[in-house]
Amino acid sequence: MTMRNPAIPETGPKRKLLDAAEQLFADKGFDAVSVRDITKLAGANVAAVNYHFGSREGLLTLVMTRYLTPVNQQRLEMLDAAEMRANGKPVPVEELLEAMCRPLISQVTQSHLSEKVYCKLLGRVMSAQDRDLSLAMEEQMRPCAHRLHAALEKTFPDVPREEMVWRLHFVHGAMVHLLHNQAMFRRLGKIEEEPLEVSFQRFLKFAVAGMGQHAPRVEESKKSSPQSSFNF
Amino acid sequence: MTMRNPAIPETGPKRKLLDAAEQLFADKGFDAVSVRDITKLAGANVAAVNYHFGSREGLLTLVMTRYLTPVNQQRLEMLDAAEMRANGKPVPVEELLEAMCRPLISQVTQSHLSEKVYCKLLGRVMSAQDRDLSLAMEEQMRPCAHRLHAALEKTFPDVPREEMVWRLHFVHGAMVHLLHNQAMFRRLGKIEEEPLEVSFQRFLKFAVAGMGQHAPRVEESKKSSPQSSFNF
DNA sequence: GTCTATAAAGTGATAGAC
DNA sequence: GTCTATCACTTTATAGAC
Repeated sequence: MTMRNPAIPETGPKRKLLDAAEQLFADKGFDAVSVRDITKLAGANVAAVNYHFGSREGLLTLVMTRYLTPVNQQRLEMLDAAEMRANGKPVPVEELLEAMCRPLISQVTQSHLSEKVYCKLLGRVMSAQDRDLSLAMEEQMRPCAHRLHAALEKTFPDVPREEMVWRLHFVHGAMVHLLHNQAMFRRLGKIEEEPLEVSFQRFLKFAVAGMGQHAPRVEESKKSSPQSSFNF
Repeated sequence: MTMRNPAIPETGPKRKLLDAAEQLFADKGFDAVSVRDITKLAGANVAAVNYHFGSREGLLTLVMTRYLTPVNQQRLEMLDAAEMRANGKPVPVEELLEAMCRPLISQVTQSHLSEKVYCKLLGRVMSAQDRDLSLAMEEQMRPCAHRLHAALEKTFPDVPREEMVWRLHFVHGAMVHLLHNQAMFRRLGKIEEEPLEVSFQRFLKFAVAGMGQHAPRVEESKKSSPQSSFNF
């Protein structure tokens, strides 16, 4: 499924450095971690990062693209599959949103990072903005974005394009937030931990509702808990 | 409305330093800006920050609380007003969401920052997480969060509490995203600039739909553009 | 490949002149 | 209040020993 990256060995000191870097970047942010922090945690000497990755920037690039590249790849695959299934008809929003967001979490099992570290790291990658690297990131995301925008136009032919793009933007923000602000959120809301997949399902429902701003479909409204009981 | 902060003069070198700091923090992030960057942009000497703010950390604290304190204050005021209007009955979601999110943008006119800088700065403040400062921030937000959660329980008595807290979390993420990821978003979606208030209204509709996951209310569904035309 | 040693520049903070 | 000069420390990167 996800291609092995030949630049990343399964074991050895280079891998230890990468793991240490990912953990620290996830925890403190890309700007707040020095090469020495990384080599110290990895139990290597200060020169190791430059030897294995060329420079701090090289390591940073690798960390940022390591997960993001497969994410965008899987997004395109899922879009392909969804459009195939739709067979010329509009693709349901659920499937579009799933294609956009599922890839962000689906790698967590294959990665060696703990779920928490993985989520925080990917959240940081997704919201990193004003470094040069994020321009490259943006280029990588562009095909996905265009595909999604086009598909949305078919699914919501009566809603102006820019409105749907805005809604997708909000969905993206909610997803990023799901990825990396869980700790504070859980403290403020006194919320128990739950499997990521459960939270993700909550997110998808939220996103579908926000995108469509429509009544729940029939099967949904028959379900046990009526989602809303207020009226104006 | 917003109280003048006596620690922040309307003019003078201290003010110039603060303005420079805010601009740089907004642009590059809190960790990527040095004291020397700030003093250079402000046209002051390197010692100025320590003289006026005690330390880099002191300046950072001031920048982070300068806008956030009034935000939380206004949130509580708006919640008070909404509950007063509701007069014991559940407060409509729209009003709860407005009370939560409007304060984040309402200061932009009073501030001397450009709208763009203001939004980026506040977005950074809201998503700063793993510094000690954010723990203080969290304490400041706690009363607002609890009031909101309680109000939501009344408005959505049939939805489990944790579900509503999650949805609120997603709304928060979308709002933060609206604040500080506009540039990339606009490039990816080829979206024209529009007044912040217009985007905010889009956001509110999105958030209401996501929170309630219900059919639009009668006045809404009569409007010109049927929000959705897909069916399964 | 891995290390030590060190270069060259940048960091926050402060003492003391004006 | 504002400045220069400087301290003590950390930063990334590299040369060269092993």
